Amino acid sequence: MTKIKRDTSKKRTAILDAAQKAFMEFGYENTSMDQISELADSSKRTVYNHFPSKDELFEAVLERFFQEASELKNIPYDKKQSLELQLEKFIDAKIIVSKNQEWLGLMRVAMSVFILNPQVAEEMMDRIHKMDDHLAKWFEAAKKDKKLKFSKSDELSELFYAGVSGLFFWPVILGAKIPDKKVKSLKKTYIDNFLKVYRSH
Amino acid sequence: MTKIKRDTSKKRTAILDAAQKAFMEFGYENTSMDQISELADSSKRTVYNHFPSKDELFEAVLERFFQEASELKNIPYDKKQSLELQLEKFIDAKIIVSKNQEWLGLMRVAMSVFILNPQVAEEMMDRIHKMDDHLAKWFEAAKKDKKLKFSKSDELSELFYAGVSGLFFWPVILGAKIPDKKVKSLKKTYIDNFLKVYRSH
DNA sequence: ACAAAATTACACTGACCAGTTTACTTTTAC
DNA sequence: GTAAAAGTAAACTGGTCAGTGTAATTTTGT
Repeated sequence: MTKIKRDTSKKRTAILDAAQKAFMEFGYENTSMDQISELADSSKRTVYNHFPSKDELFEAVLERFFQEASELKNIPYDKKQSLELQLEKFIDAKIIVSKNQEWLGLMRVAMSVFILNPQVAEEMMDRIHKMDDHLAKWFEAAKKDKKLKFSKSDELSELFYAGVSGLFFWPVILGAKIPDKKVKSLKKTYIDNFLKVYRSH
Repeated sequence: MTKIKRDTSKKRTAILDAAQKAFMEFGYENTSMDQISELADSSKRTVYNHFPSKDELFEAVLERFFQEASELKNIPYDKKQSLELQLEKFIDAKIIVSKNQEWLGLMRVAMSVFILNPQVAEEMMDRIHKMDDHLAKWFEAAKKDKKLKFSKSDELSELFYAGVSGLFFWPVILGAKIPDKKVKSLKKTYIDNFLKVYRSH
């Protein structure tokens, strides 16, 4: 009498993909479950069999998205590489959204929802801030290597990322198109300034 | 046969106030014109006589909001005051939202809408970026006064504000509560670092 | 005082949408 | 091969809401 379970991951994935695409294009409020089911080549009932509500479907989409998004972020400290180059990698990881229209679209929707629902934001933000941990660890390693001097590494990574977000993430989320040339020059200035303050001599 | 115009500014203001309050509390999508008219002690028809659509009412609310918000921002260069103190004033002007629940609420709604409607954002952002102009002018004055050295003032103000936004504006918009103590210490660190790079010796 | 202007009450249109119900068909693990 | 699991189609419920039409009432500038 035990329930025989069959593999339903295909439809589930199709629904998640469709939902992601729809939310990305129309935002949360302006996407209907009918649209999603049609996009997923499934019936609305099946969507509801997989996800009990629009809300939970949305969260599942974000879950998967941030899961993927947080995989690229760990840049280990490398004695042999210049600090400049390694810091640039952190910045590049953070601004990768601006290169990927799909990520950008979903990140926009996520942010617009988070802003209005701080409690939803908090859960997801923990995920994002793990990036800061990686950077903090990188700073500690650079300190041990006597390349940087500072007192608190978590404060430092907050400071570093705040500038990066303000320069590259939020403007892009708000629709700015920053030419590659400008990105490059801003990155350089930013990293140079940072090292002017924290590099040990 | 000329139309006699009567003063309708009172109702108009009541409607704008009510709309602002409602949008602030519930967001754009979750506020109905019926709610607004009730809050404004008026009929829905009157709301529509003043504003042709929910959309335009929302824009009118933002218009007024950013008008008020941009009045406090011009901090003229003062030879007699320390650079630190003056830069702190720019930061304070930018983070004033975190002190005012009303501003914070509306700023949140505004940002969540802007993120999903880049074209709306663009119009409003021009307004906000006038702040950057003030700062750029302040930098120019400090340069003339031989207190700072740098090449491009607009790039510099962008850099300066990016950090400030990333540190104080966006986290608060996303629901972070930064203790006064931390604000103070981050401000100091940020300004000190900045001056370490750009102060002339 | 009075006429035009502004406002009101309220019913109404037309559209959208989250989630459910039911009766049915297709798929698949054994 | 088959029985249960998964999926489908389509109508339906109950609700919301932007925006309109209208006839009546209130306000106000002169």
